[in-house]
Amino acid sequence: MSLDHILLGLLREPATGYDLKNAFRESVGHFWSAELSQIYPTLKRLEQQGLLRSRLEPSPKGPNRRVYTLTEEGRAELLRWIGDDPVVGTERFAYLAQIYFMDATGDIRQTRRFLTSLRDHMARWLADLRAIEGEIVAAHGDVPEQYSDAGFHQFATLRMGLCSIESKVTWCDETLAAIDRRLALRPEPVS
Amino acid sequence: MSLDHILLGLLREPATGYDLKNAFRESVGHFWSAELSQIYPTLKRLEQQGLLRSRLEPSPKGPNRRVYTLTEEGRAELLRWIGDDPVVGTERFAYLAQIYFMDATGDIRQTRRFLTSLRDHMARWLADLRAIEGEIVAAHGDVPEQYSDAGFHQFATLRMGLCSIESKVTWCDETLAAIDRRLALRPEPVS
DNA sequence: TAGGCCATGTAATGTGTTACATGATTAG
DNA sequence: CTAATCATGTAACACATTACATGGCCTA
Repeated sequence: MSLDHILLGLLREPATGYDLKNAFRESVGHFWSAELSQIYPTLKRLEQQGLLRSRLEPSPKGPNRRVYTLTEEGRAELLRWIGDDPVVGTERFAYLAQIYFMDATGDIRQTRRFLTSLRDHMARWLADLRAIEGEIVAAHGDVPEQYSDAGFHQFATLRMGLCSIESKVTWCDETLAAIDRRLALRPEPVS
Repeated sequence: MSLDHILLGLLREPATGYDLKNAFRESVGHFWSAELSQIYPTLKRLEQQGLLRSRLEPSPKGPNRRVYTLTEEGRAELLRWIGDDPVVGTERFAYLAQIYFMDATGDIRQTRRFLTSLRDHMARWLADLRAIEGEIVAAHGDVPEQYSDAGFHQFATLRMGLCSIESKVTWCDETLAAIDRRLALRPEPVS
């Protein structure tokens, strides 16, 4: 039910489904995402449950906008959820499964190429997060404990993303180094 | 389609759905899991697709066992998958969303309690992984580049888990420290 | 004799992605 | 004129969890 609560949380100010989809990018995008085709029905259901209210507004461009607002019940439900214990779901990393079974190829150079590509991917992601971090620090200084409540919490989650991705880049580097030592130890014929 | 390939990968030796469920724990458990109710139909489908073959065997205890074996086609499909680019799915962390919106309470002590609980959870998980690492090192030494192919790849994925969880514990500690500095800066009334 | 493990599965429900369908406005 | 953005939604499918249903064997 996490998407429900994320939508409630993002609705500090009235917004449409379309707006919310965009809001993901600039807020919770690095640890959650959703498609419009999931957002629209979810908003409709949350309204039926009384957690949201909506009104139609004309739009300067495109069709009418359905603007959603948080109700008191919605706000109460959001507060209930953030008062829950941490919701730790199952983490699933398909790329680790690929590596786990990669011994089946008998070709460690393939693992090397794979890890290089993975490292690339993670490093690009890390750079994106660092850029966001830089913007925040430029705007509000580098002492997060002095930020506003919202700013502090937002920055904390960003830092978690940074730490986690950073550790993955480091792991890629370590593992690549181990592969090179392994290749030096028992060279394989070049394919 | 990752579960499909994980099942193919785990079937180095013939096994039943029940066996495979247990095999998860001792192998890929820290980055993937599945319920029996998902495993059984998936195995059936993989057999229909010709990637697996099965035979019924009597069991000393309980009902007959349906033992699955990898076919040549199955092995080929597994190799194809591990030759693909890294499958990097969307990471979803509900607990980060909870933190992100936790400013709504206006009570940073709640964030503190939450993070303490999260740190606990992660530290326990980390200890589990370290225990497994210890067993492997005890059995095969602490120079992974000298392990067998399978051992090397297995150890590498375990290390990724360790790095990633470790970084999360560290982040919890850093954030808790920041909260304490914040509380010293602008004390809140004790609830 | 009670509870856990062995062993199979189905049904219902929840959650998320991809594809389809429509159409106006605006910037290059 | 063409592509992007604004804006809504439905339908089909894929993936995952929870609950239900059954029953024998073994250990405390």
